[in-house]
Amino acid sequence: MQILIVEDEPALSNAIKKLLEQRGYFADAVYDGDSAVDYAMSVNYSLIILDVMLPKRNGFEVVQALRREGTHTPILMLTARTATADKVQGLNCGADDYLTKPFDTDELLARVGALTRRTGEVLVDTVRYEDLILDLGSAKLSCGDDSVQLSRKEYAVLKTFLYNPTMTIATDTLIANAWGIDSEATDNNVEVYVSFLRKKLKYLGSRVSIRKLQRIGYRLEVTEC
Amino acid sequence: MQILIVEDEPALSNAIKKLLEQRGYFADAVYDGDSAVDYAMSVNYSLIILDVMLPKRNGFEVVQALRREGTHTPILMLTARTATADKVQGLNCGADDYLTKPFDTDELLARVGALTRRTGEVLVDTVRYEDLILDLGSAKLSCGDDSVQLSRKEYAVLKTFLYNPTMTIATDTLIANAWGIDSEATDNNVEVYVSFLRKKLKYLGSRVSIRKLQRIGYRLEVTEC
DNA sequence: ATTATTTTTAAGAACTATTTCAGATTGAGG
DNA sequence: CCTCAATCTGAAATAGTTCTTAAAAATAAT
Repeated sequence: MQILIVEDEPALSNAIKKLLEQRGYFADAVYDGDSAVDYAMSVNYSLIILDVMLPKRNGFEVVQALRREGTHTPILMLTARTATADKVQGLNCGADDYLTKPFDTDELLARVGALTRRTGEVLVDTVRYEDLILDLGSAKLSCGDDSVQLSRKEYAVLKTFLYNPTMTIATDTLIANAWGIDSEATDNNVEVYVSFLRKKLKYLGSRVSIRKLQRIGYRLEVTEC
Repeated sequence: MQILIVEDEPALSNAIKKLLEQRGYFADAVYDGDSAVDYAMSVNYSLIILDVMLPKRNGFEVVQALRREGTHTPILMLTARTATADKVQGLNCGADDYLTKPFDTDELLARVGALTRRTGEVLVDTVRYEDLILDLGSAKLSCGDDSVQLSRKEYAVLKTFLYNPTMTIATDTLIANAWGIDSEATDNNVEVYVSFLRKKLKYLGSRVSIRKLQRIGYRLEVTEC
C-alpha cells in the first residue's frame, strides 16, 4: 500500500511518513505541487495526502491537474485553517476528504484507513504472476511453499515488474518508480537490486526470471518446464 | 506538425529536414539566430530544433529571447560538445531537451517524437513486412514462431529497410540512419551488419532477403515459394 | 548506544556489441 | 578467360554494457 505525502514543512512531512511506515504503509514524500503531479502520474499510489499551501502549485491546482489526467487515486487534503471555504473548494475540485491542522495521529490514521480501504471496493492486497505471489502489505514474496521477505527497494522494483509483466521496462522507469523521479540513483542501483531479486527468485525456484535487453531495459520472462 | 530547424551548417540542416519530411513533418530551416527568433515569433511551430553555435545570436540567446516573449514551443538543442556545462545552461535557460553531435537519426526522431507527442499523437510499436515483424520496443525480430533479438545497430539498419521496403537504399543513407549523419563509419561497417542480418533472416527462415545492387545500394527482396 | 538490516557506492569480472582487418568470393568490362 | 574493383565473411581487437561482490554509509530495530 503506497501513499504519497505532499507537504512542504519537513517536520510534519517526516512525522506523517514515519507514522504511516510504522503502520506498514510505504510512503513517499514530496515538497511541492509540481513534484506531486509528477510522482502521482508515474506511481500508482493508493492515497495522496495533500497540503493546500504548497510552493509552485497549490493543493487545489494539484487536485485539478490529477483529475484532468484521469487519476482516481483518493486524495486527503490538509489545510491549516478551519475555513469551511477551503473544505468546500477542496471537495468541489475533486478531493475525497480533508483534515484541518493540527490533527492528532489517530484521526489521520482513521481517515487514511477509510480512504485506502475504499479503493475499488475489493481490497487487492496481493499481485500474482505465474507462480509468484507478492503480498503488498508485508512485501513478502512467495512461490509454492517457500517465501522470502523483500526489503523496501526490492519490493518497489519487483512491484513495477509485476504490474507490467509483459512489458520491457526502461531502467529510467525503474529508477523513477522505485527511487523517485528526480533521484540521484544510477543504473548501478538498479543492477544491484535486479541482482538481489534474481537471487531470491532463484532461491524460490520460480519459473519467472528477469531478463535484460541490452540498452533497452528489463523484462520478466517465464521459462516453460 | 510544423518544425523549425535552426542550424548554420547546410549539410546537417538539409539532412535533418529531409529526415523529418520523410516522417511526415513539415520543416522550415533557417541559418542564424536572428531569423530563428523572427520565424519562431511569426509561425506557431510544434518544435524548434536549435543549434547552440550560430551566427548573430547563439542558441542560448535565442532560447532566452523566445521564452522572454512568452513562447512555450518545445526546444531541442543541438550541441557539438559533450560538455555537460552546455546541457545545464541550455536546460536552465529554457530548452526542453538536448542532443550532442554526432547523433543518429533514431535518437533525433525519438526526441522529436517525445517532444511533439506532448501535443497528442499515437505511437506505432511494430513494423511489418511480408512474414517479418519488428518490435520497435524490444528490437525483437520475428517470423512465424521464431524470433531473434537484434542488437542496436542491427535494429537500426533493418528498420531503415523495413520503413522503405521497396526502395533501393544507398549505403550512405544506411550510414546516416544507423551510425549518424556525420559519423566516421565506412561501407565495410554496413557490409558487416548486412551480413549479420542476412544470417538472422536465414535462421528465421524468412522469405525476405537483402539484395545488393552493385554500386547502387541494398534492397529488400521477397522470394516466392 | 549498539546491533542488525538496508541501501549506496565502487571496482573488477563476465558478457555483448561494434569496429577493424585480411583473405575469399563475386561480377562487370575488356 | 582474365583482371580489377566491389562485396562478403570470419576472426581478432576494441569498446561498451551489465553483473556480481564486497565494503562503506545510512537507516531501522533493539
